[in-house]
Amino acid sequence: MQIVTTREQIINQAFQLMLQRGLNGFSYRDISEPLRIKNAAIHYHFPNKMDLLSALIAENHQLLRESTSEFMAYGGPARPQLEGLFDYTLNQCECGRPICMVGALAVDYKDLSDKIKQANDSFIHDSLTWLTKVMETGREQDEFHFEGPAKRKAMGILATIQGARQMARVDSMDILNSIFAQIRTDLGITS
Amino acid sequence: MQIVTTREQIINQAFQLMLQRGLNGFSYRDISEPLRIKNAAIHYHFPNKMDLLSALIAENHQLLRESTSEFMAYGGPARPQLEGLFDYTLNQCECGRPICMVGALAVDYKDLSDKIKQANDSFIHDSLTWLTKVMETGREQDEFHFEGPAKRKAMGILATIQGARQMARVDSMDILNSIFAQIRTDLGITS
DNA sequence: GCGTATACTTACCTGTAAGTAAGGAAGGAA
DNA sequence: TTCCTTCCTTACTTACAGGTAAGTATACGC
Repeated sequence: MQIVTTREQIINQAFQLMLQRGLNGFSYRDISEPLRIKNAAIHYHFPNKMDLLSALIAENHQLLRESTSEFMAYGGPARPQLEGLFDYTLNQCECGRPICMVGALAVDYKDLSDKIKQANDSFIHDSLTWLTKVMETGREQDEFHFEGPAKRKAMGILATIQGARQMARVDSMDILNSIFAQIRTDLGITS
Repeated sequence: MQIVTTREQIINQAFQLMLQRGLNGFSYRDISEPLRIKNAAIHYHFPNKMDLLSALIAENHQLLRESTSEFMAYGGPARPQLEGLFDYTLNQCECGRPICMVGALAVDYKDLSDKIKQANDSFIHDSLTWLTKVMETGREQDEFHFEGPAKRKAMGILATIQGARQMARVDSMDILNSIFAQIRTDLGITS
């Protein structure tokens, strides 16, 4: 049996809440009550909410790095990488995490500390770098067909997924599959 | 000199705040203070925050209808319609309204009243109907080139713009122009 | 002049948010 | 045993949110 520290439990709970309701959509109480601890216990581990947020962003970034580092290092076919991104997105939404971290932060972006902003920026940058490489590789290997710079195309796709997630929240999950299908079509993927 | 009622001023101020900070990002005080009125005055016109929100959504919807009704009725070239949407988006962002209404509501969607949800849904529906017609017309008239159903393509573009707006907020406005350029490229627009 | 509706203000209530100071239990090192 | 550190609780504070009840000034129909 693996012990789970209070700190880890706090992060897990907060992560879930963050991606369900956004930064201002949950309070310390929403974390402490289900964990049967007191609010002050959270303040012990994370003096203020920004410290907690920092940990959540780091957690999120870590998740990305783990699932993309191999491709970044060794390359390989691009198509499964893109499909992996689609699957990941669908999976997150199905697991009750309809909002992505970037989307959750975007609304309250202006009152975030510089440190947080920087962490968020570097997450976006890493995502973009990765997807740009996927697009480049895919075009070189004749898996994808598109015009224009790979980086710009990658940006477009990231934006599309971002927006699709938002629309899925207010509409239905089906919209995600439709939009992914259109991205494939636009890339000349027929199979 | 045109008189501006308190009610209108409240809506204007709230509309601005809503699209700057999202639903939970502003309080009655943020409205009442600059207008030199009391919070209770807002409650007089809008008994609770949901009533205010209703008015804001209606305002937003009205704006869309005004700028799209002509095309819906009489058709015409599709390209300027799409460019109009791009311009509108850029303009909103430049006017300090980086968040679109749908994006602002998406985060807190779960605790909105049914009436609000319905109003929001019908806004999305109207937008989608309009852009679908633009895409259909554009393809028929050989202005746009794309594969797949027009409605699906329209959904993709709306999602892309939605996401682009979010990313612009955390990154820079330049990203909007890049993403619009990519949408044009994907549609086979060269000029 | 006399009600009455409109458009507010004053004064207040309740709930809840983030955050803090002080203290206590449990364990390891000296 | 004593002391120190770690991890937490108890018991608060401060601030501000949305919301309400009662009173007031102004204008308008009668």
